[in-house]
Amino acid sequence: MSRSILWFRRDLRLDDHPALIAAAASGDVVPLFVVDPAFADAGPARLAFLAGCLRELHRATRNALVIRAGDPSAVVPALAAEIGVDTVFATEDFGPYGRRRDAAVSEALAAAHRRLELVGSPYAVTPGTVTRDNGQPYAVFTPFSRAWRAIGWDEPADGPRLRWAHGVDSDPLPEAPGVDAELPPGGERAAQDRLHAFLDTDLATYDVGRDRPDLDETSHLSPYLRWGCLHPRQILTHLGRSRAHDRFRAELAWREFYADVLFRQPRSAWWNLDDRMDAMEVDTGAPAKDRMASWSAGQTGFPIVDAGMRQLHATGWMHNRVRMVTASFLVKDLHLPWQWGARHFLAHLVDGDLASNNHGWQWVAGTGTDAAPYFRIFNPLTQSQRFDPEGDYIRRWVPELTGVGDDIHAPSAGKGPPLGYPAPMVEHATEREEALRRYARVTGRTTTPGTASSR
DNA sequence: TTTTGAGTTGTTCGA
DNA sequence: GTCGAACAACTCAAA
Repeated sequence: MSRSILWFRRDLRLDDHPALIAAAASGDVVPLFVVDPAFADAGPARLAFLAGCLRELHRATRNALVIRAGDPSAVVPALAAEIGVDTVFATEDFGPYGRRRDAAVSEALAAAHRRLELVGSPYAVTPGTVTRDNGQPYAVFTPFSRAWRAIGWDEPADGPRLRWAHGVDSDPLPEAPGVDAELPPGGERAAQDRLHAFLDTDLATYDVGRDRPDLDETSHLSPYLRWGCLHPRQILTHLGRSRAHDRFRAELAWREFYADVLFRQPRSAWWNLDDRMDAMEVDTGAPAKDRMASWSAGQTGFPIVDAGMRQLHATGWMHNRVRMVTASFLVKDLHLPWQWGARHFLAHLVDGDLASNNHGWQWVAGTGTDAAPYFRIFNPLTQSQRFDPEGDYIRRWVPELTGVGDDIHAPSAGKGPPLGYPAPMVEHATEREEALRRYARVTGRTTTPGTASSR
């Protein structure tokens, strides 16, 4: 009886798993997860969530999961040789690191006449396949999403009948690093539970509810998508034609769009997609580092910003609307490089994904695909009043402000800040003007919007 | 080939 | 308080 290895990476589930189906078709399956030293970049919250996912996967494979720690290009061929397996199946990875890693593993396996077989992808539509009529990639979201929907996707497939191979030596399951953050439960079963809870409740009003951090009606599926505990096909199959469903489908399309952009332009992970923006002045000296510290600690004196940063540290997650507000504040009010914010988010987010995170930051900074117009600068006060009208979100995460009433959105206005809460670290109107001046210098424009004197 | 309309998430000003 | 206009310039994609 022949056997093969199924190397799990960002596909930590057994249902709707094309690579697993392919592996099962060729005999017994050795389920493998490699604890790659490169994971050190992931940050403790994401690693703790991963550890939970692996415990669940171990259980789901009837304790057959093999853990090996080390560089995959050494570890995977070594295991294949050790147990006499010719083919290693895996889901294709489209990120810059994953592609390099898989090329190295493939080469090392080939040297011993073995092979890495890549089947399926973490996306409904494989990155690189949505193209314009002339074969070029789309550079703006809306036409991409139309073409993406037109291509379509398969229905989810059931998990295969298979026999797990037991008795292979394994390193211990990785320990979850100690984190203060309260994290969601990992694994495929938790992902399905969350999906069905969302489908039964908040999805119906997603188009309006999604913007309200106080109501918290987003899906919370991002960590599960990040590790493939859930495939987007498994969500899309439940979506119909309503406004709310369309809206949620569009959010999944954004994830696929950014994966496509990163696949085609791997450099855009950390470099401006629009290199004309390289001329943009950003602050990087010692005072900038102090401003960065206040931002990341949730001590800016802007309640909605501080609430978001503290939610991030307390839970490894931040509401999407607040991600935009905090990101805009870092870029437009503090004039720091978007890369600093992106790095911080990746270090703390349980759902941190290079493509979605960094291109989202580029969108805010106006350096990316589909960039926000230069004049779209979030006003932290307006955003707070509009999307957290009663201040409930702020009170939940900024305990110093629990007793503050109607002026919770700007508690220092007209008087001193409440005990233990800092005064605003900058004046928004001033920094908005400064941001507009810097953009004008790059683009050669002479006027700025929104001021009477400039008309 | 040329033209035309549109483009995630906003803010401010002035009527 | 509400509402429309203005805030650039460019790319993309369909007509």
